[in-house]
Amino acid sequence: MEDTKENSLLAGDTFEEAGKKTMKHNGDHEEGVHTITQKGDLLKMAKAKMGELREENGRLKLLLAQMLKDYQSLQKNFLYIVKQEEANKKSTDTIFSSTPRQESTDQEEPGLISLSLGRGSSTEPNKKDEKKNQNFNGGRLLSLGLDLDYRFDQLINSSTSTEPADVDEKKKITSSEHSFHEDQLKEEEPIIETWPPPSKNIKTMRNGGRDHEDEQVMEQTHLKKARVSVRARCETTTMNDGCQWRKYGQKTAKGNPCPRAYYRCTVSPNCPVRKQVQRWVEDMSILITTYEGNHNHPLPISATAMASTTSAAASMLQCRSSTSQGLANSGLLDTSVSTSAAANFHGLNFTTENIYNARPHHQFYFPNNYSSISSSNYHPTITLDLTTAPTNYNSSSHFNRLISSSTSNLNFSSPSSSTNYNSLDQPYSSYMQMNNVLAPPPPPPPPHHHHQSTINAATTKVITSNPNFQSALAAAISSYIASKGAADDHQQNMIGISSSGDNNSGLNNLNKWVPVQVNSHESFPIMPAAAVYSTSSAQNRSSTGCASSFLNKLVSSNNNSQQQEAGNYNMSDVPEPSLPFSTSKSSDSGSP
DNA sequence: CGCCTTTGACCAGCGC
DNA sequence: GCGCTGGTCAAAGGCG
Repeated sequence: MEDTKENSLLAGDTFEEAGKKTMKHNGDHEEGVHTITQKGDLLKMAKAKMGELREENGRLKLLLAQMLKDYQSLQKNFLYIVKQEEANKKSTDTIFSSTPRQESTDQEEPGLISLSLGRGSSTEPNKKDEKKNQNFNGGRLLSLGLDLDYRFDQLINSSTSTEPADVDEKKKITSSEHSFHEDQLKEEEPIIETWPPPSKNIKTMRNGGRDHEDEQVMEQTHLKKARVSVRARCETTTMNDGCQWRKYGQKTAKGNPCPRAYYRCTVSPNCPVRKQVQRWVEDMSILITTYEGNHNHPLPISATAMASTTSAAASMLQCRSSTSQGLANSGLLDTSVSTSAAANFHGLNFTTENIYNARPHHQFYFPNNYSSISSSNYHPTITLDLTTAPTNYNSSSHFNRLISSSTSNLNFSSPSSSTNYNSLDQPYSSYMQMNNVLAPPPPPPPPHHHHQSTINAATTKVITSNPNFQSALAAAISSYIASKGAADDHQQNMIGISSSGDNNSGLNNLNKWVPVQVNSHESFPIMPAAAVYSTSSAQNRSSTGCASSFLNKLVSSNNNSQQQEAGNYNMSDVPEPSLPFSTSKSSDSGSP
């Protein structure tokens, strides 16, 4: 464990240095190309710079590989610890099996919160809520529970098998280093969107009469129900997100004089993705675009960012359902408390709300009210609010920081790990660690301080244990950065990593993490996927839709020949990590 | 002719 | 059970 940490720090430091170098070269390169337009005789110099950049690219690839290795190592350790804790808990439960379970659940280790998701609940909901949440929470949690519990059941089963627990456990962890991820991918295959709609699926599937089939259907149902809503100021009827849509219906929703338009993706005839477009009743200039489903076909470059965001957000919603339920089950979180927890989530502002009725239920925090998660009973929705201009954004320092940050400092250890979370030199690690330690973060937290530390730790545990959440968060943040970057017309403030030609590369690269700083004192792990701003196959798609189509701005802002020549820090050659992230490609590739 | 939008009808879920 | 609502279907018509 310590060796791993040392490696992580080492990799992080090296990466930081490399990042600074890269920034230097990148800046020089920008300047050089700019000069080329005036003095052609500097072409050779620019080429030399490009060569340097390629060298740096290679070094960064190696560093990334090292970081990924560290990450996997840490993850294995984390799982091992979790397994041990779970085994301990089991033995305790056996001893006190005759006592009411409320206590044992309350005593549950924060790190195990996510593991009990969708399983037994200590806080028995009233029948109404139970019924109400049966479709959404119950089913979706079941799917998540299956997803998570499957893995941990593996561990648990191994510990209870006839073989010695440690031996079996280690065997499982090592031998299944890849199979673990394969298992997850298999588990996530049901995410593949299918059509006809869920209700019809249920109807047909239930004819089979098998319970586990029903569970699978419910799982699919709720995964399909996950939505991503984007609020943006837009004067046109729809936001141009790079995809082709066909309107198939329009309905005037109650409480909103503006009709809601229904679109489906027409890029592929079987594409299950649909979107709803509706003006916000409180501000008609704001367009609410709600996406549902994952594309099962290659996407135009201009559409990859949004697709990645929606895809990742869907995964995030899965995770979130686990999180909130787990917290609730553990007695750590109720609605009001979650609000405070959210407020304490290092300034991240997740607002759980019904996007149409605007009735908050739970809150998590994204920066600048940028994003929110809705937990309407039937449609878990994450909302990306692009109507509020972000603040405290320094694009130049941003890039430095994102390069200098280290994902190797992912901390899966217990909350007791001591860290200097005020350090800005390690923004990402400070971010993660800040959420790991039992102390409030630097920004003045909102009320409910007495719950914050516990919830903070619990939330962090869940987040760090489920990469889906991280991926979704990263996607959302990358979009945030993108929109801001486009607005500022700074090309350099984009993620300095792009994917090559493959239209699916954006989704491919969901597996690849790059630390990104959102503002001067926050940084996050982020994948190039959502922030993929590929330039190698730039499509100068005219933006026929809303001018505020930030994603297209983003893409177009990076579609310049300079970056093409520079070879863009193309990470597509980096050894494919087997990180357990839910990638759209993995799930989509199976579809015809 | 193909694709798209429009629009009324239909269906399923949910609340009372 | 009934009515409301959200979501979808499909026919009709428009447009390039």
